[in-house]
Amino acid sequence: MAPELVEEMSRPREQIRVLPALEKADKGVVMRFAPNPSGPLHLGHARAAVLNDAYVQRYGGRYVLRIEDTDPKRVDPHAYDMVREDIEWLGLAISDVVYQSDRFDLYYQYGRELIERGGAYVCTCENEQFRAMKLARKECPCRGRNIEDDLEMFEKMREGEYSEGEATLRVRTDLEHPDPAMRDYPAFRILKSPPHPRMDACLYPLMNFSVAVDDHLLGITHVIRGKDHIANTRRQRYIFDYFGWEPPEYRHYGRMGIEGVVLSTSQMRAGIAAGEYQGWDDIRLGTLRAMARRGIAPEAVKEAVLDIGIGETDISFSWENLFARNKALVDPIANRYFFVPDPVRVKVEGAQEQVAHALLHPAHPEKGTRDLLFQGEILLPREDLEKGSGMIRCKDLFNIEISGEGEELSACFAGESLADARAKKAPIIQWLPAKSAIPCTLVTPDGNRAGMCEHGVAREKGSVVQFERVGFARIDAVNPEGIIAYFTHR
RNA sequence: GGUCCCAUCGUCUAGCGGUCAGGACGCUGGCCUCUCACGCCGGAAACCAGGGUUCGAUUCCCUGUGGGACCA
Repeated sequence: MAPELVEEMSRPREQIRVLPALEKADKGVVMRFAPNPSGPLHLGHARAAVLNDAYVQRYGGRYVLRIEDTDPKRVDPHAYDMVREDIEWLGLAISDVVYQSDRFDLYYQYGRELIERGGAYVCTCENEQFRAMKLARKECPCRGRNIEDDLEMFEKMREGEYSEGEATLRVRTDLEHPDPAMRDYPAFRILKSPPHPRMDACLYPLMNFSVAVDDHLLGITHVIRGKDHIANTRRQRYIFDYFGWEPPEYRHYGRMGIEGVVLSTSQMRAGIAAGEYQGWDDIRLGTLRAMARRGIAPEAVKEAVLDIGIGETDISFSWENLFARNKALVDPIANRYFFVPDPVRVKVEGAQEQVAHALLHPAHPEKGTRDLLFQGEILLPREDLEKGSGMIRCKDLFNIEISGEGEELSACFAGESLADARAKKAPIIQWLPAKSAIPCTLVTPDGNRAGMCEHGVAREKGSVVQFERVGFARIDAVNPEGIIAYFTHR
């Protein structure tokens, strides 16, 4: 048989997509993940983080985490820790960590050099005034100043002699550029407040400047980022050109949304402040910590992101895709338990006291059983009882015959035979011993479901279990009042 | 308003001039099963529109439409 045919046949059904090759990557790569510490990481960050990580793994090299905290307005002091935790959760193979707030002296130094090379000038025009000239493709008066004066003014900017907005260092680009957004964009600005949590400064580099300088200094060879940065890539090119540096290879993937979720950090923050969300890990949010709390495995996020890839198409990502990946990971290992939502207490007449031995996992008998003691009274889901009278198979126990309705409902023993239940097409449903069941709240994005569960669930704190016929859930807390479980997915 | 990207089943994705347009999720029919889970076997489901180029366009070009991004 032809070898490629053998390979074809032995290839697993569900393979992870192979990402397109990168240019000039044969000798290894240096890539980066560069988040703002403005909040915890969300799925949008995960895409950038995982994609870059995957390429570093593939080609070998270094993976730099660069904390981009050059804008004090967009720094949340708590975010440094959150970002670190989230990266740890994702399991990225970070090799270097750099804080931009440690590198301001470098930025000043290169800012001066850019002026010396004729690539930048200090502009003291009013914002409105400059904008008007820019749109008219006209030079502003500051553009013609000589280099010595610009250097001197830049120094004064650093020393705090200008007030906020009074002076800006602009990159000299091309006033004829068809895109006005490219014309003489700012590289440094004065900011007197808010204070930066990690340092003391009043002259701040803007993102395009610090990013270009750092990409070069850190030896970044390839950048995979969203296409919302295409304009920035073009702006940064001017800086590379002025310094005679070779820019990295860029790839810009499309915009990503997730159905029903806000991915904007500022909007999430506002929602939390307004009490709309419980916190950054509110399960209705698209943050990684929210996913972790619901019981989504980091590998599922990784796989989902790799499946999306680096396509330039704008997409609206569906939770279903992520859930499916997670289910494949979690189903083989999650222990099974009974959770009875909206329980109804039923006395079963005519049955012997006995113990039901239910497998913790149907595919792994060696994991053992949960032993449920039947003593006459059980709890059953209201929803299943409302379907009317008839035979019900209590899973792993025996059959019962339901008669009557509502408060008059009664049940009597109807044999042990599973075959009998099958023949009568009796539904097989979960149940609980009334005595040993404990309260359990299932938290879902649509609200809480009150119910009861097996006492054994108490030993599963922190792990994901499957509530049979209900779905997967992560056991979040085990309190004296009961168990809090977060619904993962069906 | 200016500039720039993008367009394949409901969703994600493969495709790089000639394919029965492939796969995954979801949906659905059946089998298996002491869960409505898992597994197995089937099914429905897509090339945004109109012009070119070409013997031949999902694929190349133009226009429109529809999404999106950046600057303001």
